[in-house]
Amino acid sequence: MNIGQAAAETGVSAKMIRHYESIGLIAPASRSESGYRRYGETELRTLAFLSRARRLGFSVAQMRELLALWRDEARASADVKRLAMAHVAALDAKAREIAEMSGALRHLAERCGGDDRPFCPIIDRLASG
Amino acid sequence: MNIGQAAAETGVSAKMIRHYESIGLIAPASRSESGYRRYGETELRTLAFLSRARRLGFSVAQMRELLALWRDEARASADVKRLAMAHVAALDAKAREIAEMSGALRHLAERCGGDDRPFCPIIDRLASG
DNA sequence: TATGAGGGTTCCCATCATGGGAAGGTCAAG
DNA sequence: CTTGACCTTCCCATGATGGGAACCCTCATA
Repeated sequence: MNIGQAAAETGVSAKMIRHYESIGLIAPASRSESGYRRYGETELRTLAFLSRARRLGFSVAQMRELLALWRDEARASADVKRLAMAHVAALDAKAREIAEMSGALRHLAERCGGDDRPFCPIIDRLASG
Repeated sequence: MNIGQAAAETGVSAKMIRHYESIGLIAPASRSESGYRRYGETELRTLAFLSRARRLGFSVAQMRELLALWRDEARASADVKRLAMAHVAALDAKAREIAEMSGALRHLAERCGGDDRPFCPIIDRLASG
């Protein structure tokens, strides 16, 4: 199977597959006589794994760890759980930070008339607060 | 006042001040005879404005709009409010997305023993779900 | 068989906000 | 006059992703 079909079946773009290969996240694909990358069942499974991990917000560095744990049949589930929970904590912190920004801004906007007059606490606060 | 002190007083790094100047977000600073950038009250106020907007998560493009509204004494507060609320909506969407990722991952992790055995639903789910 | 569409390949550039660092000029204090 | 802290410009890097050029390969169809 060529890279285009592998991309279609796994949800990882051809661009990203080449990228993942170039940074060593996945092993270099074997090549056809004409130089095309070839993908089989094993590679597809790896790409699908990465696609799902990415959708859960894992970074490339974390996906590298996950891949190692995935391939290690003797891994302790504790290792996986630790990695996952660390990621959960980071995601929660990010979400909280964004929610705080949103809340502060909404608070200001609620005090803004939203009419034709120029006074607005948002600008006011940014200008001198 | 030189760029270093302006940076210290406004919370915008010297690097970023130069950057904001280079992309036209702020006007080029006047220069001393030896070529040093000079900052006065007006410039400091603008930088502090930007520093606060940035802390609220506004993008450079949005800060450009905010700056225009700030400088326009005849602005309608409706314009400011619209911009702010659009940003609030974007922030909320982002926070929700991250919370969803976190929730899905936490759900998986809760079903993982976290012990020495290899089975873990996190890996399982990533591998075949 | 020629040709065109639609793959594939590598390589470079862009995003966004930010920082690191080098090479060299300037200033103030000892 | 030296030293150290500051300034200048310029280039490079991040992380994940995409755009696009220039070129090669393959297959179906006129």
